Amino acid sequence: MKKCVHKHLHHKQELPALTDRLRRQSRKITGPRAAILEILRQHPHPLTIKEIFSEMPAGECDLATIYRSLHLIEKMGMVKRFHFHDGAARFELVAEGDDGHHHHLVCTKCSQAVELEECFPVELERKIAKENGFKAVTHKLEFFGICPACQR
Amino acid sequence: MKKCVHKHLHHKQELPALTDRLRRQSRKITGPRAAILEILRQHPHPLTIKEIFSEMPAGECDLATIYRSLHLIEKMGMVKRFHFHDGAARFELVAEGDDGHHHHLVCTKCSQAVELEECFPVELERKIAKENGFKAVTHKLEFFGICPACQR
DNA sequence: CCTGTAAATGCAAATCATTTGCAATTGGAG
DNA sequence: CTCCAATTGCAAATGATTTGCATTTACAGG
Repeated sequence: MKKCVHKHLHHKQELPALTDRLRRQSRKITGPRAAILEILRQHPHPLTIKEIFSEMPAGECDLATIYRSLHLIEKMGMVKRFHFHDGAARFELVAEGDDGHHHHLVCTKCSQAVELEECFPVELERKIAKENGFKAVTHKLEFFGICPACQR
Repeated sequence: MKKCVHKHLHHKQELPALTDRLRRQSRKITGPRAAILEILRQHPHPLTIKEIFSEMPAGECDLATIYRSLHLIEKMGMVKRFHFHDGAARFELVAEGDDGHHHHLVCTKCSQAVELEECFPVELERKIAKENGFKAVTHKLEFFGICPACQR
């Protein structure tokens, strides 16, 4: 069983630490970007673009800007993208140095997500890759069910 | 490890067996539906709507009809819907009585998919559900990598 | 075989998530 | 303080999927 280290996520990263990562790549620290990072910091859960947009103080900043910013910081490895049951991508901050690999238990009623420790057995993944001659194999794994609250 | 029974899929179901399932639900056997089922039968792999559309003899039948038909037969449990890396849903026939639960190893270059026997350990899934108070828990699991052909 | 009717279809327009072109703006190195 | 690449807003373009509606059709029952 893979040892997961995603608990890092719960030690909220400081905003300066996040902006530094941008600066190091000679990226500008703009109003929208600072706001996006702050919102992600405040919500240690996967957020949709729409959710980020509506958290935005005064609704400032275009949706397109959020899409572009998330692409950028995703490519930089600062956030990870997840896909749950509905069609919207969700993003979660990733600690520097972490690969952000982990999974969720998602409620199909309210979309609330619990972060999980468990992961697919590595040896088994290696075996699958080998048997089929595939290289650079990873996996996406999400659990779906009804959360306690939605069971009424 | 869960014992998977999806090998059934490879014993192609006969077309009459498929149309009977429709008839039993008082659904009409129309030209487009017969064509769709036949195409799915001929391709024991997850197909996108577009792929089904282009396999369609003479390009007959509207895209909307394919979407509607697949919704219908999905609700009837005749096909299962999968999501790989690109944004398009893919559908695969499911044998009657089977729940179609299985996973794939997908090439991120060419989207070729290999059906897998392996599944996430049931006991572990039960433990995850229990520890978080979730009911009716299932999972989606797909592996991604570079297939032998795409490694050059 | 004929018919009534619910089920299905085609077509076009609507939605939803996301992307992109472009001209105007701006952060921050020097 | 200046300059220029990086960013942004806005609007229009995509791509997948859905839906409204008027028209057609499969097939149960006579």
